[in-house]
Amino acid sequence: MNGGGNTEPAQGFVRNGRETSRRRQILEIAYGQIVTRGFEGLRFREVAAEAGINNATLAYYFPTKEALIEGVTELLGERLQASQVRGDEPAPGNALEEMRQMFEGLRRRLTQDPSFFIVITELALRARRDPAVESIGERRDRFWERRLTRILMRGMEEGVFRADLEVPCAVLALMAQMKGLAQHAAMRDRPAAEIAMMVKTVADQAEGWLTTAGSG
Amino acid sequence: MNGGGNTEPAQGFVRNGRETSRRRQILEIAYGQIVTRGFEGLRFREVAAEAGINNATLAYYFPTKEALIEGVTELLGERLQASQVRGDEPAPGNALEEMRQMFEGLRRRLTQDPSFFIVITELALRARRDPAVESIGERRDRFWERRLTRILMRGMEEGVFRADLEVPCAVLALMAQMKGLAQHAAMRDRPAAEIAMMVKTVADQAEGWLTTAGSG
DNA sequence: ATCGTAATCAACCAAATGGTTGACAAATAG
DNA sequence: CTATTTGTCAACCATTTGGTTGATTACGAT
Repeated sequence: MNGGGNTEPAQGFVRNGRETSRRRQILEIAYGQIVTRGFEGLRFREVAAEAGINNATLAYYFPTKEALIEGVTELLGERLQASQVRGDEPAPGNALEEMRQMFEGLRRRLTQDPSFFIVITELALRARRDPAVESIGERRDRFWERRLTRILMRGMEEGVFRADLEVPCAVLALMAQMKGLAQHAAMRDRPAAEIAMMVKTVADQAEGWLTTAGSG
Repeated sequence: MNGGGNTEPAQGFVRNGRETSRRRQILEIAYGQIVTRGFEGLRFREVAAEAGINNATLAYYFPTKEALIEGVTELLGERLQASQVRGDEPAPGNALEEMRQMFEGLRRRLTQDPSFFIVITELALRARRDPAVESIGERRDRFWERRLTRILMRGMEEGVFRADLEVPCAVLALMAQMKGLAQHAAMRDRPAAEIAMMVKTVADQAEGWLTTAGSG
């Protein structure tokens, strides 16, 4: 498998359809590197080194650094989608239940893999100057926008939520809150209990506000 | 003022106490550069170029890039403090008023200078690998922690807030919410009205929750 | 006028970094 | 078995980048 004057051969990887394992491995490494060193510290050669391959070999898979970043962006996009899809499990029950489930999903993800949100934040900043990255952030925002809107409408129909709800306004606020939770929880590593408490409090607040009879 | 074979002399700057205007100007430029290109794109020479000086001259003021970053960090620290101090204006009234004022302050800052929060986010990420930066972030967190705690305690004493409030828990949640507002509002530029709406909604939620008689 | 200091520059340097080349081996297809 | 494709490397290259050197000028103090 290896050619050239290679001294320490990399472990074997088999192709599978459109994406070889190697490609995947590289992406994973780049992702990890962004977590620990930030976009600021992502180095083409460093990724190669950690993958145990020559930088030329890395270039074989990703011709330029841009391409590599694009790959990582896609990877994150996939994960984002996966988390979103897996997010809304089997039983919705009523709108309130659904809302709770959403917060619960956030809590779980936040405790299990906080680094995910680090990368998201990193990308959110980058999005300001890289349209390709921006688009995935926007897609994500729209996803949550739609999902929250759906839940809120449902809740109003069901009569669980207050009738005078300004939906777009509430959506905006809820998104901001969720982002804040993510940020505040993921930036420093916090004990799971603290995260849970934080999420619960915000969820309670939102819930109370959504279900209180109109006050303005 | 200029020496060497300089072709396009930089405008004159006079010293004032411990910090020359030049120094300040450089810091300002570096700050702006971080806003537009991120930490990722901060370049020693680029800063010099924008200041209209030679990179060696820049090195005269900030011997290393690290020193420059340190300077920017301090600058942000100052601004942070300024915003905090100016934040709690003359009349507190009661705890509820104070809380509202806090959100109002956030709203104002968010509309007037969103880039401020960009840099904060940028620094928050960097803090994960740079202790010097981390410390200012921590100081800021502690500041808000104290401030919020004070307000909440006061509100409970005054009987405006519910009696069963878990203060540390509420503080955590409020901080997360404020961060979320900042993030969601500053990352993309949004119309002032939207920002105002968002802040108001979150503030309302928090207020409602804080003032409702105990529910658990 | 002179001396020292503050401020500035052109030119240079070394390291890092993204990327390329050309060869070569291993697997795969014919 | 041969030809082709796929994966890999050592060595190289050009540019960028942080940083240094030594000279030069302006200015305030003596």
